[in-house]
Amino acid sequence: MVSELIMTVTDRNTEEIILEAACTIFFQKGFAGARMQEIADSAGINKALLHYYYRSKDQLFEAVFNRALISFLPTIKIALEAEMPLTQKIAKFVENYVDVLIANPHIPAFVIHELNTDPNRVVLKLKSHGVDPRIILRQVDEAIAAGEIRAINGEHFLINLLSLCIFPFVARPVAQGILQKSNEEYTLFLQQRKSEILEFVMQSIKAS
Amino acid sequence: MVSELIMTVTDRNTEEIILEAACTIFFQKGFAGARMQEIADSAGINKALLHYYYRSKDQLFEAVFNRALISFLPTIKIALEAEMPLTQKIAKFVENYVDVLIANPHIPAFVIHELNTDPNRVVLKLKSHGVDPRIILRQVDEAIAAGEIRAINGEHFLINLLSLCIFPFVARPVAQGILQKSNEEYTLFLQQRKSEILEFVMQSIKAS
DNA sequence: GTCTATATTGTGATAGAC
DNA sequence: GTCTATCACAATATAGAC
Repeated sequence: MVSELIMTVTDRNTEEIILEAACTIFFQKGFAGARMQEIADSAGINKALLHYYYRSKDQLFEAVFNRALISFLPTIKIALEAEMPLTQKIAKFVENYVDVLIANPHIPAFVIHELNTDPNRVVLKLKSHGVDPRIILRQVDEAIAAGEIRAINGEHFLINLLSLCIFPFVARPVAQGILQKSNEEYTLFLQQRKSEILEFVMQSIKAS
Repeated sequence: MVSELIMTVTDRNTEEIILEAACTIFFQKGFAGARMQEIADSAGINKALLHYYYRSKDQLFEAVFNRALISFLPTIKIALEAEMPLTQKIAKFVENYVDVLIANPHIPAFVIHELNTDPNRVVLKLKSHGVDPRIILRQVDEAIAAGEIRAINGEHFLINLLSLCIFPFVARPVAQGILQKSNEEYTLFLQQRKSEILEFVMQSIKAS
């Protein structure tokens, strides 16, 4: 029984090591560009073990994709559903979300690319995780009615907010090239965006 | 000589048909996900002909990537370098750029993904096409100095502008899912963005 | 559980007839 | 220029020893 326990622990570790290596490779190269050999090398183990634990490339990818979503959805969910005034909620969302993006800079481009190439691969797991955008849309309308902010279109505003937060990460090579920044300079630039986005957004919605 | 002329014309047509089919497939699936067989099928010809005209998958991809850049850079260049006041230039840029995006909705995600996976593949052809972002950055600073707009960070402003224009195309599946829109509804939504972005941006920079 | 060796299929590329 | 047939290799997946 002791040996069973030890083996189980060992299993978990290897399984986790593989998954992390798979994340690194899949996030960077996507499903089609990733190679099982490369993942095995990155995990410091053998190709056959990948199949032992995850059966096929498809199933390994599925696990990676799930982890990618799980890294982000809770943050979004918490920020969107919190009980606070709209402007405060926006501030909290931008701050938390950009922090998560800095911690996981490759995930957005990965998810977006996989959804673009094969929209059927993951049949919108957003809903299954219970993120409901209507909450924030309703709150925007309420804030307009209460005169807290000027009249805007809630849907466009929501997409604007997401665009400002996510795009600089998704299009990092392009943006970095345009601004002619080094890696360090661009990382700093991303840090600054939390306050810059907030100022930009607040200015654009404040009641006149 | 007549036959030579005719053959030349025929060549050009086949070459062009292949390139267009290759664009369709590469834009959607990326370099790693695209299959030469699929491109041949899409072009209604044979796999061998692809190699006859473009030698290798790499070279065919190169041609596709070039076409993708050429579709966009002139519009950006013209808009950025035009001789007009900043606010007017911004308006023109948003309008023209979103129109080009609507006409070529898959290109941004394609370019971004390829630059993300292999930053070396195309060694920043932006510069080779002569797009210089410093023009607009300088103009922003001048407008601030002249009191036309409130004090903002030019670099963040430029990235904000690009984010608002491009992101809804790059992340279409995600955004469409969040807003729960049909294809027709989302296409309409993209059309509306021209005025929405402008209003949003102008409000955020206008002198107080 | 982990490895080596191998089977099997997929895919880019070429040869050669027409 | 265009096709069919085929090569050569890459990549996923499995078999079987330890």
